[in-house]
Amino acid sequence: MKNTIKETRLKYNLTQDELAEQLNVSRQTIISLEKGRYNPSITLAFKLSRIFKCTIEDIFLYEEG
Amino acid sequence: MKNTIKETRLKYNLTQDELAEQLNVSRQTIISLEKGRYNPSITLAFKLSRIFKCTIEDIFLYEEG
DNA sequence: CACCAATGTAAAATAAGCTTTACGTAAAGT
DNA sequence: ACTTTACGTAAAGCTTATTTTACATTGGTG
Repeated sequence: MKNTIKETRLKYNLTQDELAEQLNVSRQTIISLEKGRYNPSITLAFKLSRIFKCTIEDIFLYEEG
Repeated sequence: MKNTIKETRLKYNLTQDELAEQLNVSRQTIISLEKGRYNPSITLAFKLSRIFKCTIEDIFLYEEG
């Protein structure tokens, strides 16, 4: 699943460390998410949507298959 | 996190088995989700939103804390 | 060049989502 | 009574998300 985490994070001028801290996850988690290595829990997705002031659907692009 | 899976499933006249099949998960997963025993992956949340023709935010109510 | 901040990689460990199997219960139909 | 359908529980096991630690790389700045 594609996501816009990196772009949006940069729009907010946040480092990976800062975003990780706001989400209460490790920096590794941010890196792995930005790199698309895995998909987050819905809880993490919601936290991201709060910080980025948008919907989950704005951040994550789901394509079935 | 609260969700409206059970209510929405019933609105669509689906059994737990049928919903599980459409989502490609086990019936146990549906039961556990409806009972709020755990939160789904974002992938499963997206699949649900497709089947229920609504947004993830319509199905799941996230309250921070 | 040396230094520091930000990003990246890799591997091992833990937590959480999800499956599988097996059994229990209650309602509805025959 | 017996069967079927739908829902529920419990436990063991597998898979994937997330953490932790440690080290490498790149770019800017003194």
